[in-house]
Amino acid sequence: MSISERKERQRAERYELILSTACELAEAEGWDSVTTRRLAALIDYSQPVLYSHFKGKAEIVGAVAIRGFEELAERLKISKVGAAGQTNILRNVCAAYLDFARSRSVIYEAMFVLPTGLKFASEETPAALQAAFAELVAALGPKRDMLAMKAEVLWSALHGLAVLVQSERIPATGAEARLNVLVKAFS
Amino acid sequence: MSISERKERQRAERYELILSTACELAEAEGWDSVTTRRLAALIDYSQPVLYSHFKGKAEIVGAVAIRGFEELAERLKISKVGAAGQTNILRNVCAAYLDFARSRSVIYEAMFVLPTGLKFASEETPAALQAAFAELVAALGPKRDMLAMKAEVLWSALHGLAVLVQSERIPATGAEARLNVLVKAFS
DNA sequence: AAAAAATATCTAGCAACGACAGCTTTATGT
DNA sequence: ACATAAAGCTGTCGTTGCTAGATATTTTTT
Repeated sequence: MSISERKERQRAERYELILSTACELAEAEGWDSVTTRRLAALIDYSQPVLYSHFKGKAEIVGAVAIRGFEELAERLKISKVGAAGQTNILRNVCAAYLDFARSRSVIYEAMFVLPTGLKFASEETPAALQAAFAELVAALGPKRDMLAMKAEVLWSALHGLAVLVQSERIPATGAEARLNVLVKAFS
Repeated sequence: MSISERKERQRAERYELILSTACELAEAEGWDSVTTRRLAALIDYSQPVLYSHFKGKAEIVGAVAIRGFEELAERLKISKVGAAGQTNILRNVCAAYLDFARSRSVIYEAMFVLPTGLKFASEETPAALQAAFAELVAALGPKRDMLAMKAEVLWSALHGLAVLVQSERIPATGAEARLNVLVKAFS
């Protein structure tokens, strides 16, 4: 079974190559430029090969998004260490979320804006996604009533800020002050 | 000069026809289905005629968006009448915003999600857009410190809720409870 | 009233898109 | 060595946004 193992490994490598290339291209020129043709050319395979890995373009975006959820959950977790007091934890988590949205804006777009076909808040929700949401819930502290609801509204506010600043509907200046307002409102 | 007036009027009528048709088509099948060809066929003109009115597809979406801002500002204004107390005003305005996003989701998408080339928070920001934002600011009441910042965060939260519920990333149930959380956080 | 200029509109086409059917090459197991 | 199965490519379909060039219509000038 060593040969088929090798094949499978090579297939997995190509899968990764597709995702990383898609990511790089999107980062360089935006998701609109990530077409199946350009992607195929960049990985030195013909276009239909992509369809042997993914059902379509949306599924490629979705796969990138899942990687993004893993990284986001990780970053939120790390942001908590060394924070003194509940308010500080909340503040750090919010800052980490917004920083992720800013520094990985292309991946963020895949996760939360583009159509991916991913299921949220259900049985088949990817584990990474659930983990990221759990970090938000935990950041709100021990006050128990309506916890999930509060987390959803907090998440909405963070997402709104991220996406409205990104699309220049809210000016980039004043991010610090808005973070202060947000943390105060939720602590 | 009566003839040229008539011509100008007919041109304006066709402009309106394009916008209303685009709106109807988007409402029926989504913005992806609003292609220049289908739009042209529906108004019984050839495709290039659209380009004599608009620079491109994005500008058509932008024109629909501006109409949306007018309606949103109007709705927010109306929502205030008969509200007793500052908190009630805030609550009504938030509810009106979310209701607009829900009931006119296609127009909302044009206003806040799709690329339109509209300038926000600048000199050339459309009046309707400024008016809508002013309603949000007013809803926060007379407390003066960081008013614009607070309004931006409130708007972000509303937008986040609207868009995350719309894309089924937050469940539709519990809208009332989330509104409670939001209003409490900002009053 | 005829000729010239300007305006309005259409036909046809470009380059690029996502997706797929079917053929050809390559590798596998006997 | 040979049949078979898997993998990948060429070519194509139907669309997309957008535009150049041709044509018809109206307006202005002579």
